[in-house]
Amino acid sequence: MAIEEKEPGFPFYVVSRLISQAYREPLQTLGLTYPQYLVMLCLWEKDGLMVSQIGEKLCLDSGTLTPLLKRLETMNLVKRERSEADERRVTIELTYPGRALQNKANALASPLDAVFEDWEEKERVVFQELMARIQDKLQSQP
Amino acid sequence: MAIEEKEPGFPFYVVSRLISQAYREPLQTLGLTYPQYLVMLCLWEKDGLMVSQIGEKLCLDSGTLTPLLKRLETMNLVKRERSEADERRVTIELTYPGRALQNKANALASPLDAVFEDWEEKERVVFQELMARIQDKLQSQP
DNA sequence: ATAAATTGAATTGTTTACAATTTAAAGTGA
DNA sequence: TCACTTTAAATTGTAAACAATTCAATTTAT
Repeated sequence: MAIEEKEPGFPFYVVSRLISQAYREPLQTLGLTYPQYLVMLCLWEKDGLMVSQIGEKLCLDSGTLTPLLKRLETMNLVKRERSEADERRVTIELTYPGRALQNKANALASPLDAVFEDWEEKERVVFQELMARIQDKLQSQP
Repeated sequence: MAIEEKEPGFPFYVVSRLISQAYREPLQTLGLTYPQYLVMLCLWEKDGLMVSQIGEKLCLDSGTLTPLLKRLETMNLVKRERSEADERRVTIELTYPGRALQNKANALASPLDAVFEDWEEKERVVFQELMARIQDKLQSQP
């Protein structure tokens, strides 16, 4: 009896890691890891987010984000600034190189394109909906 | 534009982590983390595996497994032994407590049962097949 | 107004994950 | 036989992930 039959969470665990691995090489062009790339996507969509706002989007806490953001700051992609209005808050703003990197990023093809290329449109939609249902359910549980 | 629309890998990344989190509490009864639990599942299915065989099943390398297995050994759940026939190999065998833990494990309900409880049987099957296709494709790529 | 509770980030400590390298053993070929 | 390669695991170094705690700033309730 294979493990994926015994343990329904296993496929998610493996696929998630395979995806991170698939992104490794293309993201080297940007000098980013996959989680760092996700943070940059958040900021490219909306600059100046608080740490907690990024955390909400990505389901990550400050324990993960603080060191990650410090690394992005060291790479000169973002600036971390205490909010003047509320000194508890730390606002993350893109630097010029951070903003500029979006062009390179847009030029990258997602490694997942190849994975889904032979899927019918309907299958993709169904699958996306099911994944969303799983995520919703898991987030509503705790 | 939400991140899951821009980045097709994101749902896998989040769901995988949410699943690990969902397992945290129930697995505390066993004193195991989710990856440790997966390793134990492999061994309960077939005892005496080599490190590399566990790695094949779980898509993990020795860099991850060696310290994890050392922790399981410290917990007295497994024994690590150099193979006599081939001294490069390390064989992982369950201890008596390690074998005994399977009973407790079998008694646990998967936290994912609740996630899928309101799914129709057909949906589950379709979803499983699509996940398997994704995994196969990702593994055939590199 | 001020003690108590809440919030936002940072910190601490442990575990995973993985690339890259190392070490030792076993297999191969000339 | 003896260099050459391959294999199996361990090691090294870096980054993520997360629970638990801490710390400071802000809210709130009295």
